[in-house]
Amino acid sequence: MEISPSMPIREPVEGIPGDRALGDLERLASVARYGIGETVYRFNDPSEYWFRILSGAARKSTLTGDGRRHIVDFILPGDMFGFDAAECRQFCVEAIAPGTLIARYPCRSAERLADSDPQIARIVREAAFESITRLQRRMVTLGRTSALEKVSTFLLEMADRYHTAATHTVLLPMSRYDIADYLAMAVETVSRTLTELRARHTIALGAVRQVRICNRGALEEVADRLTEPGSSAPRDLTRIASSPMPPAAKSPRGIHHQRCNDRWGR
Amino acid sequence: MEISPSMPIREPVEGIPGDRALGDLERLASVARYGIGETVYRFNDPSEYWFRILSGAARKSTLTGDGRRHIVDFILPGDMFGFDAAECRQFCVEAIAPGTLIARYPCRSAERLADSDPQIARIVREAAFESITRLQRRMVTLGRTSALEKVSTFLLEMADRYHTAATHTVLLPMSRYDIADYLAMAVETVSRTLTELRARHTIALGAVRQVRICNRGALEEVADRLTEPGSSAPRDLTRIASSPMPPAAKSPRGIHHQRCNDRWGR
DNA sequence: CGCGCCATTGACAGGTGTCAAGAAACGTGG
DNA sequence: CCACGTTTCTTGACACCTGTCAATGGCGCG
Repeated sequence: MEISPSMPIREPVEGIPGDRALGDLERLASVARYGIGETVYRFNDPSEYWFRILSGAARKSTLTGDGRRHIVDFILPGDMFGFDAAECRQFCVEAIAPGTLIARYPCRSAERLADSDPQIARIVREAAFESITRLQRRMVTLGRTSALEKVSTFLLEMADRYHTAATHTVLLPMSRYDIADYLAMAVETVSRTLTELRARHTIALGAVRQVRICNRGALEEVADRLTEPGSSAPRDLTRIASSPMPPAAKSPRGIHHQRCNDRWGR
Repeated sequence: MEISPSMPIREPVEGIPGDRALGDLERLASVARYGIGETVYRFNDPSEYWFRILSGAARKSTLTGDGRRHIVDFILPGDMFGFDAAECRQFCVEAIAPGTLIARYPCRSAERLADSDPQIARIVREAAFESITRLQRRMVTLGRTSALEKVSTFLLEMADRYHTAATHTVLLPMSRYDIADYLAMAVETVSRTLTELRARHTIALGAVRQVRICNRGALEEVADRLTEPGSSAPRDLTRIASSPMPPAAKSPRGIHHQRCNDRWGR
């Protein structure tokens, strides 16, 4: 029994909302609604389902031995999740927004369907690739050393994932604690950093979780780009990489050490 | 031409070494040998190939705007990589061991093959799932705050990935700088931490990159587990999670704040 | 209303990045 | 084989950032 015991609704599936057409895969789905904090699956549960979130939000997290929590991923509408190579769940997933809608696909049936329908197989494959892309980009975020970088990158990520170009305002579904555990820093530092960004007039805070991006340029400046791939100037990395460590303006010396292509063409 | 211009060898593919049977996929492959530092693909290259590393090692990295480097993944024998959802490469991959052998599969042909052969599709899908699993586990590593935790987790990861249970000695293919950029910390700290671990007799250093794990228990203690899923005691997370923040011995208060299932069953 | 949870702010110490210097390892060429 | 330059690795000193502890206010909810 891996689904929350209190899971109330089980809608007959016809016309699942969402931006991606899953074709026959939808007929395997059952949809459930989750309240805040309700568990979608637990650590060590058997990996028997794939999931897709239709509305709301969820967090995928783990607890370390000393009782600290780390959030591996925020799951937003349209995302597929639960692609685990292992037999058992390595993480647990809980809803963080009220009335979060999640579709569930039995692995085995879905696999069988994928075996018979290349179209399905392709959809699943691409969903998995998207997960990889998201995780890798997130990796870079976590790799940032300063709190300002992390939080700025996080805000940009949320803005992008919510396609909030129009109004420039994001309504964060997660608490400061969640953000802290997501960025691997203390809550207090998250709070302080947001205050700092507000003081700089880079962002404005309406309700506590309502962030308006006043100066996206400044935010990207701090976040150091790489958050969004398709931006204007892809930045010529080869130049930076191949030159023997250029001054690079006010480079904080930082984490980069070896030039990218040493011993090139040896 | 995204492959290194100096790529010397192109073996006729028959009987690619490696631990996984790729079936007909192998007929699409071309294998090349790379020297240290040679580029497999670059940032912004079109994503036209999938890859599989047969021997040696490689790093997948990115450069931030201020010239720092972050290594997203170390790629070891058996790993498939290059699964990008985007049209262009978000990262660059370079060999870090001499004579690294890498097989290359054209995406389009491979996709076509996967469409016609469910077996192939399944193999690719599972390889992608494995990437996800590895990335997620790595996420947790990066989420660690202390240098000791990070380095310990890293050493355990390398030991596991090299299946080095027998001799307890790992020969790291990467430099300290690579490790630093992988763990998002300064080289000096990596060095200091290794020295510290040696002082504790947790590890021993033969050659500089030759690490012998003297006290795996201590290493796991510091790394806080979660690095390897299938260890003896999976640690009952539910207990920790559902109780209202137990004292948890000498809990450093840390990153964990909210109990896992608040408002459970609402 | 009062109890949790969430969010913010302050004070402080410890850890880690930074700068600097030197030792060790490696490859190359004499 | 040795000399030499380059790269890698280590160690030290110091300042700053961020985690920790503590206290307060706001907010939702029973």
